[in-house]
Amino acid sequence: MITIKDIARVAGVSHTTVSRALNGSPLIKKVTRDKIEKIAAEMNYVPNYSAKSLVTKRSFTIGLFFSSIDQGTSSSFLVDAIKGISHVLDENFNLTVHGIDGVHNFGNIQPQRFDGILVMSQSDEDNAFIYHVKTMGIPLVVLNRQLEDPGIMNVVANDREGVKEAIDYAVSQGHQRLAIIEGKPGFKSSTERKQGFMDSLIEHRLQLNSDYFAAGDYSIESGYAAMTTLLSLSERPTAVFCSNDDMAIGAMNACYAHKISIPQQISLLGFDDIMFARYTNPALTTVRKPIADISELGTKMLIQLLQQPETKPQQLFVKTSLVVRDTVAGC
Amino acid sequence: MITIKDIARVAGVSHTTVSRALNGSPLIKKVTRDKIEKIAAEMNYVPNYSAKSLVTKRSFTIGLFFSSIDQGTSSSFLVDAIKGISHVLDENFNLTVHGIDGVHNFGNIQPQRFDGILVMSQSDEDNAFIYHVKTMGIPLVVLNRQLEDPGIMNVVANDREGVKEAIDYAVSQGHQRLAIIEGKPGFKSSTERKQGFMDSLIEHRLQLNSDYFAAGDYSIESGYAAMTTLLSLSERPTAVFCSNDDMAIGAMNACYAHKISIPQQISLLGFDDIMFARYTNPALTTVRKPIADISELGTKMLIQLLQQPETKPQQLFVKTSLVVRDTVAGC
DNA sequence: AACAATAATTTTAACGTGTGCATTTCATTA
DNA sequence: TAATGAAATGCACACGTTAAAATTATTGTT
Repeated sequence: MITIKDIARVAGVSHTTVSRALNGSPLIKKVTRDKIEKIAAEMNYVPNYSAKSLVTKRSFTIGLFFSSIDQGTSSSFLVDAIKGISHVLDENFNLTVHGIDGVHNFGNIQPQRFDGILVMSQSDEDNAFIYHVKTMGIPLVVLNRQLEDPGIMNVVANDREGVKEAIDYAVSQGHQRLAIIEGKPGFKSSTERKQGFMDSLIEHRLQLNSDYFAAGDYSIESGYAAMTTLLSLSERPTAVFCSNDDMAIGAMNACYAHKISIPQQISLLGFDDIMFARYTNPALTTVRKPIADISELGTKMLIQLLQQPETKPQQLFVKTSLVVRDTVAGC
Repeated sequence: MITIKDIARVAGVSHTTVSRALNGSPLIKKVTRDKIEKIAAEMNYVPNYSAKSLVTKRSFTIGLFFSSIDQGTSSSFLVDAIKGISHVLDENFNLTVHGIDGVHNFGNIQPQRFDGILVMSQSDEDNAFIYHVKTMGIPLVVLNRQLEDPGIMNVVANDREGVKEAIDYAVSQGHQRLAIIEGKPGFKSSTERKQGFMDSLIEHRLQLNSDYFAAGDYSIESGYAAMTTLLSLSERPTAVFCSNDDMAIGAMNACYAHKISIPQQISLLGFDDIMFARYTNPALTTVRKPIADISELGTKMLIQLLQQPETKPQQLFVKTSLVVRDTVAGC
C-alpha cells in the first residue's frame, strides 16, 4: 500500500507537505500541491482511514439504526432510507446499518466509533437507545417518528396535514360517513393521523361518530379485523381511512371476504404509499410519506450538525402528498 | 476516552500486558488477566478500533454491495439480506451498505478498507465491480446471482429445482397447457427458471408450445404485457408461471383488466415470495427464495474465508420451497 | 543452594496520519 | 546589500494499539 511517505520520497518533500497538499491546506504553494496531487494520482494513493481516524478522532462513519430489523413491515423503508442518505453522503463516509434490537451492548455506541447517528425510528421503544446516543454526545438525527423532546433534531412527515388533505379529498367526493382505523395506541403518528382525520371532519362540520373510530395496531391483520367490525355496523361508513397502507391491505382483504366491492360499496384510503399500494386491486389511494426525502433532509441536518455542533436542534416537517388512485369513488 | 494505558496505570502493569490480557493471549497469568478484565469493565473501557486497525491491518468492516440501490424492485431483498447477515456477524464487525451504482471510484474499494465483501447481485452489470474486488484480493462472496466463474464463492437459490417443483405441483393439479413468462434475457436466473419449467414439462411428457413462452424482463409492466399476449391466444394456457412475483402481479392485473378470474379461469405461479405475495388477491402461489438464508450462509462462508484464506471457492445452493396459496386451481 | 528452564512481564518499535513549532526560502523594503 | 517579514516547508511527536525482542520472576532439578 502506498503511503504519504512514499509520495513524499518521490516528490522530494516531507510527508508533512504531502499531507497538507492532499488535504487542501493553504500553507502549500500551488506548484507543490499540483505536483504532489499528480504523483498521488499516478501512484493510486488511497488514504488510510484508520490512521486518519486515530489522529483526527473522527471515524468517518455514520450509523443508521433501525427500530427493528427483525420485524417484517419496514421493508421498503430501508431501501428508501439508504437511497436518500447515500444520495447526499460524501463517498468517503461509511454508512453502517444496524437494527436497534441487534445492539446488545450500548457501550459499543461511542463517539469514537460514529461521527453521527441517524435513527429511523418506528416505535417509542427506541427511546432508550436514542437517549443513550444523546448522552454520549454523538450528533444525532431521529427520522420518521415525531419526538416530544425539542432537544433532539427530528425530521418527520407532516402526517396530520397529509391526512387532513386526504380526508378533504374524500369529502369533496361526496363522502359524509367517514371512519378511521387507528394506528398503534400510544404512538405519536397514530394520534397525529387521527388528528388530521378529525381536523377535516370538524372543518366540514361532519359528525364524529364513535363507532367510526376503529382500533388498529398498524398490522395487516389488525386492518382486517377492524374492517370486519366496521362492516358489521348497521349504518356502514362510506369511506374508511386506514392509518397505514398495511392495514389498508388488511381492510381490503376483509372487504373481499365479505364480498364488498371497492370502491363501489366502500371507499378506502391508506397512508405511506408503500411500493405495493399501486399494485393492489384496485390500486390504493393513499398519502405518500416521502421516506427518501426525509432521510435526505435528515442526513443534511446531520452533516450540518457535524460541521457546526452548535446548530440548534429543530423539528422539521416534510410535506406528504396525496396519491389518488382507484379506491375512492364518488358518493 | 479510556485507553489500555489508563488501565495499565491502575492495574500497575504495562499496557502490553493489558492488551494481551484483553485479547485472550495465553501468555498472561490467570490472576493478572482477571484483575485487568475487572478493571477494564469498571472503567467502561472500549477498544479504539482505529488504532487496532492501523496495526493489525484489519478494518473490522464488511461491505454489503447491492446491484442498484436506486432501482425499485429490490426492497424486501435488502431487509432480508441485512437480517440474515447481522444474524451471524460478530457484533464488533461493522456492516456497511452501498449501491454498486453509487461507487464512482473503484479505487476506494481496497483490502485496507474492507475485510470482506458481500455482493447481493441482481444483474451481470455487477461483474466489473465483482472482478475489481477479486483482483484486489479482498475476500468475496457473491449472493443471489449464479456466476459462471468457479473461482468466486457463490451462494444462490436452487432456482431450477424450485421451479420444477412448482410446475410439478401445477401438473399434479391437472394442468396440461402451461405457459411461462420469462425473466430478463441474458440473466442466468432467467434461463435457470426456464430450465426448471421445461424439466417438469419434459418429465411429464407435455408438449412445449412456443406460443407459451412469453418474453418478460422481471418488471411488473412486462408481466402485464406478457399476460395480455397470452390471453389473446386462441388456445389459452390454463396455468402461467411467472419468473418472478413482480411479473405475477403485473399478470394478475392484466387478468383483472380482461375480466379473467384467477384461479377459476387461469392459474398463476410466481417466484421469490416477496412480502406482498400473500396479500395479493387472491394470495399468490409462489416459490420462496430464502434471501435471509442465502445471506446467512454467504456470511458464514465469508467469515470462513477470512479465517482460512485458502478455502476453495464453491457454488452453494440453498433450497427453495413451494408456497401454496390460492392462485392455482384444479383443472 | 546453584543453576537451568520456563513463565510472566516490560521495553521498544511500528502502523500512517495530522499538527505545533522550528526552520528555511523568498520577496520586499530600507 | 542587509534587514525584515511573510510564505513555504520540515522536524518531531502524538494518536492507541499490537508484536518482536529483551528482561525479570518463578519453578523445578540436582
